[in-house]
Amino acid sequence: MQDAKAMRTNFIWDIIDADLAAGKNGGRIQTRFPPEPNGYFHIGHCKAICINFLTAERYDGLCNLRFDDTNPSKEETEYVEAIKHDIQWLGFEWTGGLYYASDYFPKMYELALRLIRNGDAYVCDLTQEEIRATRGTLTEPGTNSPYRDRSVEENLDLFTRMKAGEFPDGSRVLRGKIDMASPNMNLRDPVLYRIVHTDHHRTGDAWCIYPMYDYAHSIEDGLERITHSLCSLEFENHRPLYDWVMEKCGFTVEPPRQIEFARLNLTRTVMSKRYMRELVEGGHVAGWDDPRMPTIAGMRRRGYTPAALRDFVDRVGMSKADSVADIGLLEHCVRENLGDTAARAMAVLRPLKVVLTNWPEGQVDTLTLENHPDHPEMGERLVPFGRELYIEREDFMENPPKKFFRLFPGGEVRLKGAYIIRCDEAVKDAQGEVTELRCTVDLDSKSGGEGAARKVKGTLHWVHAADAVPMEARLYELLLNDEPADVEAEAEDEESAVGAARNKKDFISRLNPASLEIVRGFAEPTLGNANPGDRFQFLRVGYFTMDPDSKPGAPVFNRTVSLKDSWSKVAK
RNA sequence: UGGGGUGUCGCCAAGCGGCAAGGCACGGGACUUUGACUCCCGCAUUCGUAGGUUCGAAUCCUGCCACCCCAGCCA
Repeated sequence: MQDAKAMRTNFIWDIIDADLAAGKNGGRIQTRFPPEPNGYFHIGHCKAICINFLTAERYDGLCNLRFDDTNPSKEETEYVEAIKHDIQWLGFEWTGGLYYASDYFPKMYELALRLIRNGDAYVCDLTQEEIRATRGTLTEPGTNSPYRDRSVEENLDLFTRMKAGEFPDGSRVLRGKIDMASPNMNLRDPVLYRIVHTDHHRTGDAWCIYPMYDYAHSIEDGLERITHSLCSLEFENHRPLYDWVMEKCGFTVEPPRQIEFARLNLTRTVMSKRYMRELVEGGHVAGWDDPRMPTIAGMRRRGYTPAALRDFVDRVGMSKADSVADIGLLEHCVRENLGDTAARAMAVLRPLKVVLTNWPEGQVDTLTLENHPDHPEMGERLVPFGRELYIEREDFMENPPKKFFRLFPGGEVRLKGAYIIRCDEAVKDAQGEVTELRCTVDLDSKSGGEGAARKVKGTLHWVHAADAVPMEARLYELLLNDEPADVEAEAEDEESAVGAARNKKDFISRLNPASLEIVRGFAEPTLGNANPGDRFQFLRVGYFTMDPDSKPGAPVFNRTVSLKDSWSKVAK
């Protein structure tokens, strides 16, 4: 796939190069990808996965996979498994090892005791509301907690009893003793530990106090000897606290360097958990792996490839500027990758019968077609050809506009890999609907034959009717119609009922009612032997992958992405 | 209004004092037994803005403007 060492550099790698040049860490590089197992991954996670794993590869270093499971009320084993699967599917290995923050709980507890003994942390009895009220505001300093100056002995006693389960949830917390007047809110005596009497998916009821992110993350990085801790922009304000914990916990010899980068955003794609959950639970999609979902699972089922996703992340680039990548770039990457790797095949989505009046009744020829025009090594396949065929309904027009290269009364087209045919008559039903085309074949024009040199403007895909495989094709389009007219709505407080309702209404009104169209067509016989997950380019139609919903003899194909279509622009 | 960040073509993004890379999108053309692919050509006298320093600035300095993040016992 990608060669991390050959990739163009970015600001993060420039920093690492400088660190290396300065002789830091003895030339050792170690990163970590630290997800909280609280949901399914989406395309946005790909960026963080790529930068961490590729950085390790680039510098012959290691990358750890670490589940940051410090909040038992949100995490589940199901997500741990899904995340591991997604990372491996993308082609990465946690060369540095697999870790869980929860495995460090004993160590974190010991370090908390150390902070208390050193006078760097204290047990605070203020309620959540009181802590909030005394934290100050963006422009006013906070005020010290009345419990701030408790003795080490009292703190030790109280913290020990917190761990022992003597106090109810929310009654006390352990706080770092830093500076209630700091302009950085994170430094106003941040909570380090809270009491939560909830079973943890890995440690069960062994603990009832759990460390907070800022405290835990530093220790995790410190213990694993991470050299560069890469995270997203919103943690910039946390860096001073990250460094503070690192120092107070004794990770003072070349502590990890935290570097922040901008998250990946995509046009016409919303990736918040609340939004995705609403789509699933509201029945707007079939599930977390619905091919329209921005989840890795959805994209996988849609037929997107790991190579395409990684190429996309690479092309989007790495910077600190808030940005929104164009969904068109993702589709381009998918087309480019599939164009090179997917076997070609023919399938007709909306069939129109064609009868070749001068082709002998009952005669079936076997034609040989290439599986890929640029890769002869992908071989050839045999395709039957006979008197009755199906072509795409939209490839025929009774009264065509100029520049229409397809079939029309009196017009000629080549059938891909077969013969040139002329349309003699369009048979209609009582409603005037065209039901069948009667055509004549130019028997001298067979592909590969002597008369094949004759040129006609258009070439159509087709399927021999007698042994066509009936199939269901699911045609997907973007879930959202356009960008939000009111950007403010996106910034609405997710926690407030009003904000949530407004957002819900907002994105539901943006849902594209045509995001899924199911059509029943016919595929060439070869496709009857396909397996779920196989990817093809249906000539002139698009890239498709066989869905797991397929049954023997009744394949279902998901359209991964359409082919670029410059004709539709001309036609308009 | 405090602090931390970011502003280079429609969308991303290089650039780090010497005279604006590249990709996507878009427009034009060639080729084509996929109106696909491929291939040519075009696409910022200008770098949020106003000044300043300099022979010379997107790159240095100053002011201003815009946007993002921070007042969870979430991560």
